[in-house]
Amino acid sequence: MEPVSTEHVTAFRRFNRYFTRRIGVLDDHYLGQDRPLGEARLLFEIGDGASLRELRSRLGLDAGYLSRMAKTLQAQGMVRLSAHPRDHRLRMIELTAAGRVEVKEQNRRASAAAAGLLEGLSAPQRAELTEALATARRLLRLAGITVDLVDGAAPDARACLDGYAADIDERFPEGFDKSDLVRPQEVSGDAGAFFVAREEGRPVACGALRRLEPGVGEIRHVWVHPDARRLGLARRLLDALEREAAARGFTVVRLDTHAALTEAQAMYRACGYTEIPRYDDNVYAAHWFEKRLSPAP
Amino acid sequence: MEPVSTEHVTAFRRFNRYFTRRIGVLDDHYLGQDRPLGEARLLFEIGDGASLRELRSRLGLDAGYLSRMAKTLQAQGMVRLSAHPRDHRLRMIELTAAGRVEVKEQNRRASAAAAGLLEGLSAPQRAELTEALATARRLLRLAGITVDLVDGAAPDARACLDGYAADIDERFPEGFDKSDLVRPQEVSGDAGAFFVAREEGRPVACGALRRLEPGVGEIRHVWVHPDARRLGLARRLLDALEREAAARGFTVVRLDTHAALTEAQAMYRACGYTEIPRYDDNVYAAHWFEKRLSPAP
DNA sequence: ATATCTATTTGACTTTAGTCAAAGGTCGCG
DNA sequence: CGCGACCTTTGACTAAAGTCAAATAGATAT
Repeated sequence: MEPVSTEHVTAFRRFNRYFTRRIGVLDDHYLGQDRPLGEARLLFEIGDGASLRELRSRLGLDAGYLSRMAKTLQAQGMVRLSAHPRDHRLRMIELTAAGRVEVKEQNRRASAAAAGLLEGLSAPQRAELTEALATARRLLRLAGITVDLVDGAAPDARACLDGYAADIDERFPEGFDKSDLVRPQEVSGDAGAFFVAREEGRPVACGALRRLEPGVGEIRHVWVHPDARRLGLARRLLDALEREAAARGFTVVRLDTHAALTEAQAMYRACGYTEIPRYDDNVYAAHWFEKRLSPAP
Repeated sequence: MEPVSTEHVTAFRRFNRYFTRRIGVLDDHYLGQDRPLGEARLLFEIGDGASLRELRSRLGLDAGYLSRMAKTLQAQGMVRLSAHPRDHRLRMIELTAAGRVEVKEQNRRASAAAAGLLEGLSAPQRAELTEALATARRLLRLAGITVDLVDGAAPDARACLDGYAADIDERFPEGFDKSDLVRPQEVSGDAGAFFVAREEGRPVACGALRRLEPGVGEIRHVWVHPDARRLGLARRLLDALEREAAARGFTVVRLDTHAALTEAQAMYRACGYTEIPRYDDNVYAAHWFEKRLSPAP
């Protein structure tokens, strides 16, 4: 990938400094005025309940430290602690009514502060800011997402395929049967490839490549988690799959799509795929596409 | 001013949370790995030397706390402390060679981290991100700038007029004589008005209004500090001045500009001003403008 | 059933961050 | 010259944040 120009690094760091100094501090300030910041953050992070283990990794805290904070909050009547129904090693933590009130109040304050800040802008400027922030967030998220080749049987691969199956089962009028997914061995090792995209460690998208016939690969199960859509992830997966296909000596890749997935069809067209006649007997497919690859360098 | 919609508040807070959690922490992390964060920040803030007093107000630290940190850094050979040449109450602090090396190293690390993050994006995406961040920063700065009516003799007003005079003295081929500035009493109380824009407490722009003849006001000395240009501040000042003029019952405001200030002329035209014949004997003026005001509500 | 791993709790710390007040120079002004 | 304002230093604290290791109890694999 091309090197990052210092101009972009400088601009990014300038924003970073400005934002954390001027805005970022705000949140902590409002959060921390009633109790130690650590406790306030913890309270805030609980949401609709979580395990201590989860919070520990989310907030990056020491186990002992967290245990003590949870105890303090419990003593203050802010949270309820209980054992996990199935795994008695885990402790579940959830907000009590009083805890929810406090979180709500914190939210109210932070929102009021944000509104106070935005008040200095005209309506069109606010809209411009909102859009710029949305763009920045989208790109920053995208920048942090990694796309890796994994074994088709890896847990993250299975998690994605489960998400995919559940997703399209809902979208296809005729439903979708999980047994129609690719088998792990079809997309592992020499037979094919499976890519998983991860955001902060969590799998959020996938795509599979398998050998269809000599020189021809097939792309399947390109899926993006609902929370990670509209970031341009599908294109990035497609790109990874095509590179992999070219590296494996395929000169052509094909894929099919369901009639209901019109956005997907538009994306394939935009990525250089052209519609071809039916090449398989996939009962879900209504459109078939093909793309000729330039050979790997 | 119109109320801030919850949509904008939500979007802003979403970004805020995401950014501070994911990116903002980065800088502190890299800063704080060799020494306590407070010390590291202090070291960073010294730059090309400063007084303890200045650092204290910039970083919002307790005097005793700062004094101790400075002593620690001195003991480590990172800074040199000395008395202010003229005011022996102040202590000056500056980096030693070792201190400069450390600051440089911290900068290198933070830049490397930023570059690593941006690496996940394509070149056009990086450009898009840079632009979105620049837009966001511009608008956030603007949102934090207040415009207030002050007495023409107030220190902030004088500071702005000094900046204005120095600025145009450099830009006008014939120079500029400070005695041609408005006198404080012309723009105070019933006689006129003086507005100062402040960013984080510091005056960054100004504009004056004085009575020219019955029903006619004159706008003078609209100036924006070089660091605060391209934010749309001049328009905001003009707006404040016009409102004030309307509130005082003026139906028309006039102003003149120097031939060299072509951007200003363009702005006045864009804000509804039309060029008129010479109305005064200002030796610096080459263009005269006028705007009819709608009466105050 | 045994060993191994995992999640949490507890005790015993340390470091960092920050506050408050008293005290000692230094400056500017009347 | 004397007074008040200003900046800094020092002593004496406190609270928050975080670390480390041992102990405990439940889950999992063999």
